[in-house]
Amino acid sequence: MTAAGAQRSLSPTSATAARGPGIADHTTQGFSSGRALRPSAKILPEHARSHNRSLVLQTLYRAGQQSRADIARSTGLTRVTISDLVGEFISEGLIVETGQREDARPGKPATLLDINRSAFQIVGIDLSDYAMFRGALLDLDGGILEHREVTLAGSTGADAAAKVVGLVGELLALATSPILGIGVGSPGVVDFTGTVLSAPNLGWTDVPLQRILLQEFSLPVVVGNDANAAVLAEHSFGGADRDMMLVKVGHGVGAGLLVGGTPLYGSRFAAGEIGHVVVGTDGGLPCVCGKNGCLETWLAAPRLEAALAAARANSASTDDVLAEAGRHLGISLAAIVGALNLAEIVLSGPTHLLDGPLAAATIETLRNRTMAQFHGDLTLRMTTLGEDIVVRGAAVMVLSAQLGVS
Amino acid sequence: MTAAGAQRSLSPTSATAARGPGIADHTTQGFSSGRALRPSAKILPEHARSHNRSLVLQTLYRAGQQSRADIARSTGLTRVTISDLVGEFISEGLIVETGQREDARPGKPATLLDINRSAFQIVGIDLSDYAMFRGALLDLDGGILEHREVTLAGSTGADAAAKVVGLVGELLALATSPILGIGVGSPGVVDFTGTVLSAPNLGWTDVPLQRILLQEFSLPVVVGNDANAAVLAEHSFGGADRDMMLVKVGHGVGAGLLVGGTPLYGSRFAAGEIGHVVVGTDGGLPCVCGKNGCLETWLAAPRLEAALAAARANSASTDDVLAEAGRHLGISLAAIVGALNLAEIVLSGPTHLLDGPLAAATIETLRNRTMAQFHGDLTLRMTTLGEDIVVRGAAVMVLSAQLGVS
DNA sequence: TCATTTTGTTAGTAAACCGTACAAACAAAC
DNA sequence: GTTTGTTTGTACGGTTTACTAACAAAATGA
Repeated sequence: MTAAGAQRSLSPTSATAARGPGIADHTTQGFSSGRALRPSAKILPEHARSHNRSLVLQTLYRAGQQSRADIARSTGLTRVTISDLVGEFISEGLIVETGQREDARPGKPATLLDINRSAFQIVGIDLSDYAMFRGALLDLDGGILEHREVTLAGSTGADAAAKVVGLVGELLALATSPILGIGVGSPGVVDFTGTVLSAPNLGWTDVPLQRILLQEFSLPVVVGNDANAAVLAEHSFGGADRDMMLVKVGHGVGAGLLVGGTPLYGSRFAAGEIGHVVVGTDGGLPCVCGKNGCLETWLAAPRLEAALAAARANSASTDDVLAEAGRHLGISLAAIVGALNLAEIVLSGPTHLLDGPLAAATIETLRNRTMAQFHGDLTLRMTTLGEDIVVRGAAVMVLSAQLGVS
Repeated sequence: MTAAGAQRSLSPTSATAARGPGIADHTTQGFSSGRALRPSAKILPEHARSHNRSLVLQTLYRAGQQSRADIARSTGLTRVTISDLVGEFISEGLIVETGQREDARPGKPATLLDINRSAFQIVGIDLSDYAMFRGALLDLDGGILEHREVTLAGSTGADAAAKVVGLVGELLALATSPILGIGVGSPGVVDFTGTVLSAPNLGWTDVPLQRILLQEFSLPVVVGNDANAAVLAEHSFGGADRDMMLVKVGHGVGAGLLVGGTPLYGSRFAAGEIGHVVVGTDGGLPCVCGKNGCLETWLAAPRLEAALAAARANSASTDDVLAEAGRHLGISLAAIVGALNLAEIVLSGPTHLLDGPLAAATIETLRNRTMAQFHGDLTLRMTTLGEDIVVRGAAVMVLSAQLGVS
């Protein structure tokens, strides 16, 4: 495992690794981790340092090429402090000087800095497709360098977990830089420790996937819900707002909620599980869960395809089928949009199903059922990230956990 | 204004007032303020200090009588640091030594500390009733010392704002300790600056109530939404969880959402405005907003009373009317409960309407329409705080903003 | 009486950031 | 060509913060 070796070799030369949550330290929880700090925890000066480290990285990550003085201005920290922090990062290899600024200005020319975007690579895994596991090797920008996948072929339980380990290993072998971490977006309910509490399609109950991967590869691992990963990807790469909802349609229906830039987990880590909430008061088809008229019976891809096939067989309008599905999605979302005062909804899933009459009916239903003035510019659109959304979201989870960047 | 004078006289003798966000400083935003810290902000060591100050207060506020060593153990800070922080608070008058611990243990007997719960008083105002403004003078425990109210008599606009100022002035005159701050729970949409963007019943649009009161009284002021205030009160005094929803039924219907112990504001500060979301797909009565079948048409107190009167006139079952209203509340909440994975819902409003067939129908509908296993112990109950809920919540807003305590 | 435990304080240390000052490098004005 | 002013990045010293180590005070229990 050359990647892991290269990773570990960084630690001794790292200025911060010895004194706290440095980038190579995956046992402690960084201050700026995507997961919320417990309010009952003390804060020491070194936590402030860790936060400000992330702040510098975040600034460079977002705005790109900047000088130390630029960073000082935009963060509010002094040039002295920024120089100190940047010096640390340079010695760690995470920031590089990229030459001098060209434009003609008075004063000493600025030395431009940038995150060394090839310093590390990330492995992102998507377990949400019911027929295969997708994986990718990504750079720090979230760009995909390599794709790999493995067919599930009906595997469940330990077999499925073994296939995850195999896929991760395959991708690690392709790495040409040290690995920042491994991110996994899993269907079902996933807790803070990266244990999959429940994933019916995979036959998983209380599978400690994060711990399994950590023991196998000795690299930082983050395991989260697939829809939460997707919403993070949309936020980081899709230009989405800090408050939004992503509805993910596939074999089932799930959602990820972003509130103030951080995912919402819920009291039992089951936030976003809207697939089995009953829609409306006009009955509906029976669902695998035992109820009638769940959102999944209207919207899940297999159910929609079947309804479309039936319509075609009867020479009925397929657009009407899609619009009816969209209308029921709108009915379900209306209460959520109202309660959370959402301004942006993103759909992820098969474009030929979602992007058209379905989306149009959804937004119309939402406008008719909520107070327009509170949601004046309520938008609903397809994701621009296509099938890579979860894999890239898994990479965002790693970036957030290891560098505090998103 | 003796209260304001007493308040200001504290500042010069305060050890911290001169060096940062002390308790008497209402111009700066405390680190532990109830409102979320922008992630793009730097953190300095003094912010850590401010956070740890709040941590000490929070510990004492919750657990009561404790020694310095007790606080050190429960916060993780050292006894030295706790002694230092406590020393500051004692010199500010906010913490007092209350004698020695009595129980027989080896070692030097502990000196017990407690928050000086009579050191400050709080003014809480509730603008949510459409016929009157309620106000109260409270101690630091949220206990009510004095009640005052003023009838609205149809006042709107500037008249209504003047009545708020008058009510606050009346309560300040009753104060026997320095005033920690003034909290106001207003109906409608309220932004971060305490400006009421929209409150139709009061005829308010963009009324900077927080600024008006600050200029009038020169005391810390927090203005927030009434349902958000209520949910904070339920969290602090009603024993509610850190993740919950409070549905407030009165002249209209609103909700406050608590996520991880902090209120949810939404993209346009209109989170919780569920009164005008259309329920179900079985039509419904026309609403003042122009739509049909809004939640308010089923649940608002005047509408419910009218429906009950009609049922009594027809010798029909009033329980059926209440159950039908509860069923529609359940339909609305189902999607929200599923999306947010809520475990606790609290109702606030007229007990004779809500507590009975209505609540029973709501919880039954919720159980039938959501995935039970995600919400195994989903509870729905009435608030225990009665009509004082908003006034006490307004006090919590002040405690949170000024002391970081909740 | 003496060892042990617990509390709270004193003294010294390390980390983190700030303000001031300064040299280097450049543009623009004279 | 020189001077002036601007901007950048660094060096130094100082303040704030919380920590460790050590200790006196005050109790219990053998």
